[in-house]
Amino acid sequence: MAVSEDFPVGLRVMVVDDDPVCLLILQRMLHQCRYRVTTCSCATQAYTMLRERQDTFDLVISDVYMPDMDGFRLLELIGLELDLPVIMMSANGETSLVMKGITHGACDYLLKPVRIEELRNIWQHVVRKKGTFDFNRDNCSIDWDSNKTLVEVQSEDHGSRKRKGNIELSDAMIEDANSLKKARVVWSSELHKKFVNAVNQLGIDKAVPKSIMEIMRIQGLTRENVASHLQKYRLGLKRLCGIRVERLPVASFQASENGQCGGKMQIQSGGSVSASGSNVSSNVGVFGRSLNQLDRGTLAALAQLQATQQRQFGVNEAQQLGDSGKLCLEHLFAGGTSQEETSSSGLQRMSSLELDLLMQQVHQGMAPRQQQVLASGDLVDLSIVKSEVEAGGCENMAMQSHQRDPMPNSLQHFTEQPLGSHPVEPEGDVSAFDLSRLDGSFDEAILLPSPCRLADSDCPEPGIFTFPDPCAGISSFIHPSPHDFSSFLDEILPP
DNA sequence: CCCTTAATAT
DNA sequence: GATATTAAGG
Repeated sequence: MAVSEDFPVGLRVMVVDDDPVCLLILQRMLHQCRYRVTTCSCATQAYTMLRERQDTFDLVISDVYMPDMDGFRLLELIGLELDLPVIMMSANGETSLVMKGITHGACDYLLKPVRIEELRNIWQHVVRKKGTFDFNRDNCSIDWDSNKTLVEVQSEDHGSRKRKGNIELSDAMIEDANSLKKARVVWSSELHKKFVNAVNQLGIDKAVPKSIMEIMRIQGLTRENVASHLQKYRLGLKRLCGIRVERLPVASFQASENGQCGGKMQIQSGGSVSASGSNVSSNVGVFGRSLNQLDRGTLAALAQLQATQQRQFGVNEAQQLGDSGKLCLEHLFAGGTSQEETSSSGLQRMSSLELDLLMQQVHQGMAPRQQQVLASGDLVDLSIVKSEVEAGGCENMAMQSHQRDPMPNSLQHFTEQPLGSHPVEPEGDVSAFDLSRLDGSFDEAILLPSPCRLADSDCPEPGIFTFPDPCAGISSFIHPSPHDFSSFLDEILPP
């Protein structure tokens, strides 16, 4: 372990890491390499110090993740103002991160746990940068002691332990500590696939971390790992189906002002849906993915909806209007007010796209065109909806949906194909949207986000999207459960 | 105990 | 930004 005699001694290294244990380990290893070490657990202080005492450091080793300042930021600042070689260091070895380090000007990227071998040669970075290195000057250790309030400084081990024994001991400790560093799990699509398989095998209701872990049989994968991933997975599923965590309405039905029965909708390329039929006025349904694809009418309606939603209903004012053909609007307003009976799995079954504005017209027979908003959780008898509709309340119904964040990043790798890669071509009638069918007779229509559709072979009728049941018995436009929906996308989107 | 969720740390 | 860890509640 001894350093060869001609080894450059006295390189002045600043180590920055918020983790005191890492700091200690690094310090010891660097000492063994005969470097002079200054440690600092706080990036901003390190920066201050580096700047105030230019020419007293030769090299900086900085962690990437730090609470007060991103390691990359520090790297950037040093590159800007000082001319020091900087080595980045992180437990995360993802290529993108390493690349980021390099592109930001790091001269090296050490993967934690750092081995002492990797530290022996870091002096070369200094030589490379400066062209030369004067190992003999000795202006560095001055008044480090006075700085102790600022940084934790140890240029030598204190204490009375015998040096030799101590070094051996610390070597052992270092090895120990290093091996204890658990590598973080990288959820590759491969691994994720196994995860999903396990989940499917169990059924989403039964899929809990422990069982999933047991099925996956990946060595070293802990229950916590799975739990964490499951948490993310569920969150993604929810969002995929439009459940919002924030209180933003995501979709609405809207009745036309003067429409009459028989409106049809066509799905057009690019995911827009246009209404046609007799005397359709304004409503164009859009399966859009961004707000600006909504037409004016719905924007206005959404605004009104938002305005009225809070003051009109409290949490427990949901009403039940009938016995059959229930449509539970439990997620009418995603977020706070819905008293969602979340199953133990935490996954809610999606009901319809929000029928809020449609309901405004028909609910309780109140002045049909007056704004009336149902509370989240309301149960609405579809036959009432239908009769109201037929009575002239809101013949032409257009549907609009926007999703600001339809595909969370975390989901991208398994619903990999961008939905847009399957353009929806102009189709015939989308009878799923035909009000005449609001009679409980179909229970398979689902609404796909944006320009996404089934293969023709999967469409018994043009434009009708079907889904192998998870929602039988619900007569309405339905979403499958988020989980089913996800699997569904997996099926219909080519690999 | 184990599970979920949210918050926070790395 | 992704994953881990922690805290709290069921």
